[in-house]
Amino acid sequence: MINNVRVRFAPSPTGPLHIGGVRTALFNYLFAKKHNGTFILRVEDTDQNRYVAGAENYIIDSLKWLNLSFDEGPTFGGAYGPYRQSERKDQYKKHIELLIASGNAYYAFDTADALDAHRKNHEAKGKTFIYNWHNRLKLDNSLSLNAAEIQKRINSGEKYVVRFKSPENEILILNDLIRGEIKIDTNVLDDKILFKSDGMPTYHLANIVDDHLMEISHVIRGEEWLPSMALHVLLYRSFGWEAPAFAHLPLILKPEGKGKLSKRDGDKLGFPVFPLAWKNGDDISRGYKEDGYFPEALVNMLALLGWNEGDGTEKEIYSLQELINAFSLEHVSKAGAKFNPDKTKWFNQHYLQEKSDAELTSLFLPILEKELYNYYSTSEDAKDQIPLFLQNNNDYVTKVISLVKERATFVADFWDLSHFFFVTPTSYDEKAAKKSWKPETGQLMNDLIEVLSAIDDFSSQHVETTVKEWINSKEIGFGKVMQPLRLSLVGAMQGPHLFDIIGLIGKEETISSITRAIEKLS
RNA sequence: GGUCCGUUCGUCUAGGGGUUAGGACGCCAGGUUUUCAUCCUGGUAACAGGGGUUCGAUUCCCCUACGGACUACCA
Repeated sequence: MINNVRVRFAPSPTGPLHIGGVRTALFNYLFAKKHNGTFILRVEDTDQNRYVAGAENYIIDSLKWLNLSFDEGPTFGGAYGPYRQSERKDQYKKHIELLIASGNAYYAFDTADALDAHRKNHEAKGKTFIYNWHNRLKLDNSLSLNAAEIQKRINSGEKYVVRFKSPENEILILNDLIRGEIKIDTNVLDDKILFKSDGMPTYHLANIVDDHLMEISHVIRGEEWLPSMALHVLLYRSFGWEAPAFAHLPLILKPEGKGKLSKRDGDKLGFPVFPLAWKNGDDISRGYKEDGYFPEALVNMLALLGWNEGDGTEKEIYSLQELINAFSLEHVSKAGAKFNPDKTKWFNQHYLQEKSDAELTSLFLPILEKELYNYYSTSEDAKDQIPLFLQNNNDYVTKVISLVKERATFVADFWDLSHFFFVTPTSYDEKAAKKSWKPETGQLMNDLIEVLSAIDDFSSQHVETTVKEWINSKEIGFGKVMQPLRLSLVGAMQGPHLFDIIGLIGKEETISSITRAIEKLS
C-alpha cells in the first residue's frame, strides 16, 4: 500500500470531456480509492482564448453521472484551493520570478512572427529550429541583451515571455510507472515558454507549481504528455522540489483507420465519444447517457480498455468497487487501444439484464408514454387516456418487461420489442403474412376464437394446454395455427412465447386482435 | 524532418525461455425456442520481419518495418 496518495484530474475547460479524458479521470479515481487517497479536480483554464462557458460544469456533471466523486475541487472544497488555475495567478507570478532569480528562466522578446520566420527559414534548409542552448544567445532575450537594455524594454511595456533555460549535455533518466526507464538527451530539449505575454502561465509552469503546492503524489495522465516529462522533471529540480511519480496512460485510438479517437469518428461511425450530450449552437454531439448507456457499463468498458487485472483472470465484469480493489498501474498496457463500440453495447446489454424489472419499468415509462402519444397522435380522446392508463398499469408494464428484457440492449429497445402489448397490431409483416396466412386460415382463426371464448382461466399455461389439445384433436398441425396466431397478436414472426403474450394481454384483447387480423388478411 | 513511445487472433487482451499460445467482442455453424431474439455448444482467427543470445525464443538483446504521440505565447 502506497501512503498519502493524492492524485488529480486536470482537464482544460475547452469543450466537452472526451471519452479519453473520462478514462484518465477513471484511472486516477481508481488509483486514489485503491490507496485510500485523495482525488482532486483541478481546472486548467490558463488559455483565455480557448475557454468555453459551461465546459467546467459539463465535466463535473459527467463524472457525477459516472459516480466518480471528487474529494477536492472548485465546487467540492478542500484545503489546497483555489482549484481553478485562473484564480491562482499570484502563485505562478511568484514562482516564475523565483526561477528567473535562480537563473533557470529568462525573458524573451522574440515576436511570434520572428520565430515563425526562423522556423520557415530552417525548414527551407531542411533543418529544425529549436529555441535552446545552441542558438539562444543569438535570439532576442535577456541572455543575449545587457541588463540596461532588458530593463528599458520591460519598462517601455514591450511584450515578453519567460522561457525555461534547459540544460546542455545531460542524459536525463526518467521513470514512468507504466513504461519504465526513459533516457532523454537534454540537448534536444527546447526552451519552452513558461509564462505567456498575457501574464498567464503555460501548462508546464502552472502544472508543476500546482502539483507541488497541492502535494500531488502521482501524476497519471495521457501519453500525449510523455514528451513533456523531461521538462517537468527539470522544472521540479530547478525549484528544488521532489517530483511526484509519473504514469503515462496509452491513448484511445479510432476504431478504424489511423490516429487517436476524435469527435468526428463518433459522428461517422455512429457511436458517442462524449459521456453526456453536448450542444454547441445547432451542433449537437450525442452522449452515452442520452444514447441509453448505463454509467456502470461505460466505466467497465473504459477500465478494460488498456487495463487488465492480470494473473490469468478471465473476469470482465467489474463493479466500480471491484475495479478499485483490483486496480494497479503495473497492469496498464503500454500500447494504444482501438476503441470498440460493439463491446460497449455488449457491456450495456449485460448490465441491463442485471437490473430489476421494477427499475427498468421506471426507466421505460417515460419512453412508453412518448411512444403512445406518438401512436395516438391523431386521436385526442386516446391521448387523454394515456397518463391514467400508465398510472394504473405499472404492474402490467413490469410484466411486459420481464418477458422482453432478455432481448434488449437499451431501455429504448423495449418499445420495439413490446409495442404489441400496448397497441393492437394494424399492419402485418408482408412476407410472414404471405407465408403463413392461407385461404383456409380465416376459418381456422374463427374456430380458434370459439375455442378461446370458452376458456375462463386465461393464464398462459391453461390457454396453452387448451389450444394444444384442440389442435391435436382436430389434427390441424401446429404451424397452421400458431403462425397466423402470432401474426395476429404481434404483427410479425417474432416476440416472446406466444401464450405468455396471450396470458398478459388477456382474453378480450386476444380475440379482438385475431378478429382484426381476419378482417385485414383474409 | 527531428525526438520519444509502442507492436500477441479483425478488435480489446492473458501469458511468458520448452504451452494444443488462453479469454472476451465480432463473425460463422449446430442445439434450444413449433416465431424472432436471448441462451447453450462448437468453429474461425494472432506472437510484424530479419539477425543475434540459447540445447531451445513468441518471450531477452539489436536492426528494419509499421503504428502512435509530441514538435504553439493549446492543454
